[in-house]
Amino acid sequence: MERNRRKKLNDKLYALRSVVPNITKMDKASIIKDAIDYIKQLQEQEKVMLAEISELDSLKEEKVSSIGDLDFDDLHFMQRKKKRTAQGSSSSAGSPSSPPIEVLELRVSEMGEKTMVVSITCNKKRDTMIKLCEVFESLNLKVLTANITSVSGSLLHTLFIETDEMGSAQVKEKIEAAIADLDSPRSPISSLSF
Amino acid sequence: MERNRRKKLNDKLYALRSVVPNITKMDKASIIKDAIDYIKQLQEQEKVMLAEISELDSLKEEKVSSIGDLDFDDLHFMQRKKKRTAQGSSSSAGSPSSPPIEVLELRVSEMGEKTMVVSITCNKKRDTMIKLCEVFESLNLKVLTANITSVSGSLLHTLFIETDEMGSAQVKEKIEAAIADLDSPRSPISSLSF
DNA sequence: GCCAACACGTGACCC
DNA sequence: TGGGTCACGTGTTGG
Repeated sequence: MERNRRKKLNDKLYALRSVVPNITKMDKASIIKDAIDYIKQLQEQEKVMLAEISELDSLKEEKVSSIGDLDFDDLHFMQRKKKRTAQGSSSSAGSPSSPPIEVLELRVSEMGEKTMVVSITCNKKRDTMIKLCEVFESLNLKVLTANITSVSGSLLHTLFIETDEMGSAQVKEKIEAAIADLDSPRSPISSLSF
Repeated sequence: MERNRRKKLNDKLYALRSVVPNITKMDKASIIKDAIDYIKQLQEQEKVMLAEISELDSLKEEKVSSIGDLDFDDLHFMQRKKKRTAQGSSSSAGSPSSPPIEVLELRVSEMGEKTMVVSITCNKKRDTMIKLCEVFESLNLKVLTANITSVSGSLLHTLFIETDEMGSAQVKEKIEAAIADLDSPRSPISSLSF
């Protein structure tokens, strides 16, 4: 009986050896050692591949969203790929790697004939400042003066702009649209229009 | 002596058990069995992941070759495809179609323990504001408050930043470098980024 | 008392 | 001859 048990155990061991490549020695102990090393190797490889996959996957996401509607994200891809120029702020709008901006409050009020005051409060995440600047620049409103204050996670923007023949409501709409566009860049065109 | 051999073998076996999750029984034979199953599982997973990676990779390749490798036709194709390309002042930093920013004056002075005042004056061209914002954000200095005033072609930036363990000279250098980097995009890809 | 799993000592075999 | 490995039979423990 003991003979049978040993046989089974040996069979298992041979089976183990059969699934492990790079067998150095038929040595019983070496078989197990090789198996251990192999497992560790596989586990590390798994980690690496997993990381790579998720990376490529996120890249793919960008693509997919752009492919149907065309390639805006290719820009990011290119920029990111070239990179090696320091981690620079991932540049412009819509980049999925930078968090969406969260607008807490948006007020637009007329001040005089052609000037109005825009007041935006939002949570300060990475690149928020850039995005807001892009928004203003993309709308190419004439910015007379702007004030940015970041306090404890919030970013307060106050700017005096000059517009011709536009109501405050209209401006507000535009700004809202531009910001929304930034977060979900469904339309590559407007996103490209900076 | 034989005792020692057996001990070593057992140690190997326990080591094997330690690298294998999902151990059902401490049973010697079961350890090997579980190890075998685990290895097979890992191997299959490896195949799957490898396939997935190569798939994603090929997708990436497409993009890279079509863009990173200077494929003008593709660029044109893209532009034409999306037609109505919008007059857009092109995207963010380093874009050749937006004029370089011209810094007229740059002053950095320490205000207190960790805060300093950065004062930048430059000609206001298109996208200047964005670029400046990117510069600050890329240096990720903590911006306490910032004031932007544009008057007759000039753009006055004054910001209070918080730094730790950096002299004003150092900060100034950094800012200058970042701006220079912005103007002379060393990477050819950025030239292609519309 | 049976079965299973284990550790142990021993003889056989091979560089 | 000795260091290394192996298979075998046996004693012991625990379910």
